[in-house]
Amino acid sequence: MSGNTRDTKQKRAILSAFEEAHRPLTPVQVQAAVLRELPKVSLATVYRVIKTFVEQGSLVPVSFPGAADRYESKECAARHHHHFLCTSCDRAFDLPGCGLRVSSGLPDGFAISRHEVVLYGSCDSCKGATSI
Amino acid sequence: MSGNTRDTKQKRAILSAFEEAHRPLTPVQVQAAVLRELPKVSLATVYRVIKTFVEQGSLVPVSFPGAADRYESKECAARHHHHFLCTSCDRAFDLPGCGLRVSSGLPDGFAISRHEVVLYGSCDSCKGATSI
DNA sequence: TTGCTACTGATAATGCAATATCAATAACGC
DNA sequence: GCGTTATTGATATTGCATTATCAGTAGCAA
Repeated sequence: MSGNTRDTKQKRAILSAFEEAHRPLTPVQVQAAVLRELPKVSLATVYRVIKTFVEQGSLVPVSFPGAADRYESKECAARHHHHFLCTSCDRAFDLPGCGLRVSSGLPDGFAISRHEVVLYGSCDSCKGATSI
Repeated sequence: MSGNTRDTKQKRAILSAFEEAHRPLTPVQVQAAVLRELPKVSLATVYRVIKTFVEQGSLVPVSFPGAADRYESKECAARHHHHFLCTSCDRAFDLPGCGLRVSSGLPDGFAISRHEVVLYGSCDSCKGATSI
């Protein structure tokens, strides 16, 4: 069979970008992070490598309303948590724990299988900055 | 000035589709709902009318992770609430109240301005149906 | 009823994220 | 080191939601 994969510096750099970030990244943000050490990484490569890692389970997709898909490492995704999205710098952050009390008022016949919580606001670095 | 607008059956039908639905609708869902009484409504018209109503404030946009934008009437949007998205029929429902206890564990320097909660599962009509 | 023009329907065009193509490059077993 | 071939970079292409175009239609004021 030809199920071979090779170890490249692009794959290593992309994966370590996620491991260092500890937060969900868009493909464009990954490219920006990797550009420091690999000034020529193509966005196509970033997409390809991310797709491969998602299929392998090393990365997990994370979607936000009205935003491009992001991805985070399986270590981050392993425990149930939610996200904070900074409306100023457009970075997403992991928040520990859940904080959702599910949920009075669910109509009869409705069954919940999962849930997403997104908090919006300004992050540490952006506090005080004008968000418009 | 030429700020005139005209009262058309398309606008009336589209607006009443939202008022009857009491839940967020995609443009395609609106078209499907209106097709009963106006078999020729164009999707372009649906988009145009929705855009106009959003600018007027009669409709409010609602985004879900990884899904096309939806809209709901300002009456629905007036009070803080969240949504349930049926993974079987892809319909969104309004849920009364909030149920979010904000939020132990927010890192220092982070300030919350708003939040979104989305519950996923199967709705009344779809319960028992295979969701795959 | 008539005339003006906002509105509509059909469809082409746009914007964007994501994927496919392909020649050139670089991993890695030998 | 060599050869095979997975991988890459650059770019074209797709897919989808949304918007623009434009000739024909229909509100609505006179």
